[in-house]
Amino acid sequence: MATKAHPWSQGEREAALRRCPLFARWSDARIADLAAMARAEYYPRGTEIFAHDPERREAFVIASGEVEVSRGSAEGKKFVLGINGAPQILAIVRLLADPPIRYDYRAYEDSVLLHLPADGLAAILDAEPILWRDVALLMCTRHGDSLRLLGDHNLGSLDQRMAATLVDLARIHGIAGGQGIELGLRLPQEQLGAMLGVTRQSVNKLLRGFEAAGLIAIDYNRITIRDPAALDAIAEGGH
Amino acid sequence: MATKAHPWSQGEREAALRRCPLFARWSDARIADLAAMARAEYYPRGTEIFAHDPERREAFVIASGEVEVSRGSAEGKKFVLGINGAPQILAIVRLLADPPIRYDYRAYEDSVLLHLPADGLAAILDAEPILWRDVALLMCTRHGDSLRLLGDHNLGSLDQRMAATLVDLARIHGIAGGQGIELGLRLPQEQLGAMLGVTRQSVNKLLRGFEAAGLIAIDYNRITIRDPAALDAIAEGGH
DNA sequence: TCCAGTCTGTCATCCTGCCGACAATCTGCT
DNA sequence: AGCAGATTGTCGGCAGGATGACAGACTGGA
Repeated sequence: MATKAHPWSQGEREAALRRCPLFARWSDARIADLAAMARAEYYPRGTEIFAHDPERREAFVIASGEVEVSRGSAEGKKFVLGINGAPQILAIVRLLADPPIRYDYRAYEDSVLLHLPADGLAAILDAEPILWRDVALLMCTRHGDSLRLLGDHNLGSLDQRMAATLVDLARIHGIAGGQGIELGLRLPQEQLGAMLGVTRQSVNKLLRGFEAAGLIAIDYNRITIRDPAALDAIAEGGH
Repeated sequence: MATKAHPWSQGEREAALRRCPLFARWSDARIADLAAMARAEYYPRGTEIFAHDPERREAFVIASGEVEVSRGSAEGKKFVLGINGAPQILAIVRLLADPPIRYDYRAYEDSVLLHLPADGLAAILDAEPILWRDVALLMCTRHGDSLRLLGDHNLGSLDQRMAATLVDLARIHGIAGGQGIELGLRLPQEQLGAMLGVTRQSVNKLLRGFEAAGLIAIDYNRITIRDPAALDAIAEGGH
């Protein structure tokens, strides 16, 4: 029982929801309705948020922290779809997709989430249907991302995929610093491997190569992007 | 200039649109509006419908035929996302996703398509916003499909992916027959390879194995599924 | 019926990334 | 400071799939 309710007032919940782009055009009244039914919960690093469980009819907004979306296999392998931070909303597709999806959600860092019950969310959307438009747009963008990823994995070499993944991570989690773009995440090579679909050994060798070429700097767990343009070039073009 | 306008009346265009599930709950008036702005076009087998071209602001409904969605790489490799038949609507994500997607559409068999201009479609949806809800649902289902595929490609062995792909194809293109489920498609091993991300040689060996095990029957281009349950078992569980 | 184009079957070789293993290093906590 | 746990560095052997090549079989249209 590691997870526990987080004591947030209605106002704090409203503020957290306000930050989420999906609700950017919602009226204050709608936000208040949603905040009233939202449940804030704290998850320490490593805790499972929810696994493939069609009964759990909830989406959630990340108020703070980082959430890993992944899928496991019977053989014990794991594929990591991505690591998402505030103020993303996740698990919508779980609610709406016809054959329910089989991904698991886990707190990658200590996180506070706002759980949104599916029926309540749907009621608000149905009451002001133009808001469905933004849901459709969000899903299209997410879908586009996964299609790009799918293509990259089938067409590109490991070099290219790794470069692309680093660029992606920099875009989402990057913090500009004097030495380059610092990834604001601990990122074990095993984790990177799970995102690329390869073992940590392969990641290690490749990462060393990138470091030797001056593209990145490695400090134990942490990576700093030194030459984003060169990484982009690798991700796109040749080897 | 292989493609040419297809001479269809307003009524014929309406009938074709009616078959598409996305429009199932549209009023006759809305369908008529959409049909009025739709352009029917004929594409012989092999013709490109459109490549990655952000200027082309159109979605399309497949009235008849088969359309291949694929992405090419600089090195000349090709990844085939899927082969879709009537009455699917395609290329919506092209219109709505923020960084436009890079997939190409090609007529896999002789096809008649109804092209729908993006702005006209958006105007109808905005006029009756609850219709956006169905767009959101469709995108979620498609997104769920691509997430499943992405996981399968990263976690499963080639055996499993091939079995899963055959089952998928059977679900979409299958015709029940005395001998099993016949795939109503010519399906060169090269094509199957492009869907799995492997070479035709690898497909050949594996396909022979499946045939020897009595799971499928091969007749040149055509495949018949003899034992769907066993294929499912391979796709899910172990080898 | 014939032919050009497409598709299949099969090989030997190469190469990339996997697997198992083990030592060294780093971190957070006590 | 010291320890347990997590992470990295690195190796040799192995396997699955890529590559290039070539002959044979099938198909649809002239």
